[in-house]
Amino acid sequence: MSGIQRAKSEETQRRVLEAAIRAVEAGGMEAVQIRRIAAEAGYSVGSVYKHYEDQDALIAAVDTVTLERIKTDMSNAIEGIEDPLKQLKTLARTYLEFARRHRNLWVTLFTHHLPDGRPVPDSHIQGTVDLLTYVAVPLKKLNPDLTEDLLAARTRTCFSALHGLVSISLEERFVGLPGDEMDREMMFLVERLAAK
Amino acid sequence: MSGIQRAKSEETQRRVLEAAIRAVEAGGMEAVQIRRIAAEAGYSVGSVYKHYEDQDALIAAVDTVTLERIKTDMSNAIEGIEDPLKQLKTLARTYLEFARRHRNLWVTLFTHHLPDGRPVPDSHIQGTVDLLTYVAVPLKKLNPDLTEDLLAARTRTCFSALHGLVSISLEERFVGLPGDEMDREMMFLVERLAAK
DNA sequence: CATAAAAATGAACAATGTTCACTATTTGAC
DNA sequence: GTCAAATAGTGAACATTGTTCATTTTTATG
Repeated sequence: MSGIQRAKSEETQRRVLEAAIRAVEAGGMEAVQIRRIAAEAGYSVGSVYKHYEDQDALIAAVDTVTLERIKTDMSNAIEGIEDPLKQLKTLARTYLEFARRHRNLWVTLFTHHLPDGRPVPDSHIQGTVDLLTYVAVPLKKLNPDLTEDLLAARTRTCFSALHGLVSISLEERFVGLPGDEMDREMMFLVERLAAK
Repeated sequence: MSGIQRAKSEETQRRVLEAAIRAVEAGGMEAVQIRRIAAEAGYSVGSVYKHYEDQDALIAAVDTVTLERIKTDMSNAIEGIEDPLKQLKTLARTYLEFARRHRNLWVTLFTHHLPDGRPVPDSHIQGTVDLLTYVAVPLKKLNPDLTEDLLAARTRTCFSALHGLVSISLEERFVGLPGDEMDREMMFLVERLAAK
């Protein structure tokens, strides 16, 4: 079937999204300005709207990619590690590392909110479920007798706590901790929460 | 000295800030639109700029009030409680309660970021220090032999973990937990982190 | 009362998201 | 191969919003 049109459409969508990602990386979500993005991608303003309903939808697409990248990093990080506690610690370090290296992407992921009444994209729901699963697996090994519901809750708690540590460590309002103390506290958290 | 001028100036500043707070409560920080605020407060656009450098400064002023309110709630909550563990649990519940009751204020506090290069207001630094102190005091009682530095780090960790639980519980992307499970997990977190 | 200082106003400007009538290109049927 | 329909792409025009500033109104002071 239709070859050229489909290819063109996909390339446009891809290049617009890539431009948006670069914009967020460079200047946060405020830098995702339609004219800028269009010019950067090599198209006109209207073409952006052909592929993304509006600015929020475009940023949401960036967030989807961000979630994928976090998942990739986590997956790679625990590859070859057997000990479940080491897995959890590695996941924690990887999560912090990502937030530090890609601060603007990470902040945008958690501070961009769709207008009221707009549904959260499926890709985001799925992305967070996958994230939690990375934590659930080693946690299950450490606590084999947790019920399914309790494991789900505990998984969320562990991830949330880690997320909070990372969040606050990036907040300028809170006086920063030295890097090595940060690692020590993260490991403290994981050990306390993962223990039987 | 100048009576009427000073009084007028202060009242204007107060009414503008109150209008901004109401706007955030009703519609989040996107609702802080200068024309709206000015009209709501009963002044012209220019008068808003007489008292607040720009939109970001006005929102930052709202955040200062939010921090004060959180501190007030926390202070009231632990009044009369002796047991340090109970104090920590009460603080946790109070923090979650505030975030739920004043969701838009709370979200704005943690998602509004000043443009690069703008210094964080002193009131915010002080506010977060005070918040942490509420946690530090009972934590010190439970772990009397922690060094000052370690206590500071652990305090941050406890607060951050709690903050993460609250954050994620408000994120639509993450499937929600029933209210009672939420409380159980929060208590679990506090017990694990506060224990010797 | 007269002059200076401060408070308040709102028109004007700039930046930005969004729409839509229009052009160019591609597709598919004959 | 031609042509009509469908799709991709364009950019001017509009609406909204943050911000500035010359001007007016009110207050303080000698």
